[in-house]
Amino acid sequence: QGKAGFGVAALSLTFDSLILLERNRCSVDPWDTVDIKPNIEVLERGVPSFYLSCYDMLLTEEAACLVKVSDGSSALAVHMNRMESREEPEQCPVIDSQENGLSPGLEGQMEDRSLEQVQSMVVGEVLKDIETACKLLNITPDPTEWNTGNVQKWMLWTEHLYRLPHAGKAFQELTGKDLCAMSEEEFRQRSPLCGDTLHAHLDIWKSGIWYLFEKMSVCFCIGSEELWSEADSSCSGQPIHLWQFLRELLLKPHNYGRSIRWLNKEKGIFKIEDSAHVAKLWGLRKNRPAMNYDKLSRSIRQYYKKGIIRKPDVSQRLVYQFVHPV
DNA sequence: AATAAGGACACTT
DNA sequence: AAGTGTCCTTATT
Repeated sequence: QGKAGFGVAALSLTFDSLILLERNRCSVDPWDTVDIKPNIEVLERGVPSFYLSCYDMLLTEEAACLVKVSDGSSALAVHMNRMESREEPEQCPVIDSQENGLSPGLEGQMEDRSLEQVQSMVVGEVLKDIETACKLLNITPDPTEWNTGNVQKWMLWTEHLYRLPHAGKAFQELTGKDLCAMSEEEFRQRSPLCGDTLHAHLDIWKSGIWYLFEKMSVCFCIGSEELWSEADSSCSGQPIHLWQFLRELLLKPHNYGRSIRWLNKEKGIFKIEDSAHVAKLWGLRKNRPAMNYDKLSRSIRQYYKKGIIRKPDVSQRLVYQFVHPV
């Protein structure tokens, strides 16, 4: 019940936002004619082949655990729920999805499957636009990593695409992180004319990216160099280091908070809550199917003498500390 | 039983 | 040679 609730809230909100945006786009609203029934053809046309190959990957046995994890509540759903709580009162989506994962009824499963497919379709469209924009603007898809220049590029592109009055100046000094932290109200304060529209666009962008991060966390970096020229640290060609990978997971608590989380972000202290899962993810990333926590932790220990990671002053099991927190 | 620390050596880049 | 990945012994929780 709660699970389906999330999905419905997420979808209706997505459609609402998209319809709002499509109106401003002065074109025929394609969502009027969307068939809610699962439509593989549309799905395949809508989702770039790269993502589809990732879906395939996710269906392998190696990644079964990931599919299970993302089953209950997608990043999109969680995000949407955060934006505007609907029938469900404020609650922790992490706990919610865990509970839901335990005993899904048959109807619930069916409902989820089609919801999942429709959601994929919607997200596929969003991701297509994001990919185009990233290629065109030469920016990374993750808005939280945009510098002020990237933000301006995105602003200009969005204004141009949707024929909005020029408002980029009001957001001149902001980084992507700043922008992502801003509420709709704050957007409106800076741009009374189109702040709400810009906010909606950014929200959809973020939702798409978070969904992607969750779904493709394993293979996100595999083909991304070709897709997005200005890649972030984790996708810049160099083989990823364990400490970078751990940082990556820690940066996305909505996806991995159950497996690894900050105990004290300022001091760089983190705890591995699910050692087996983190090891699995690391193994998937490095293509080491036999990876386990014993080996992963051995690698972490190598960092002791290099001054990258250490044990915190009060040593606790599964708790480590970055020597140079960001 | 897990986790922690580190030695030793293999492997990949 | 760097950065693990693998395996192992020993100690601790």
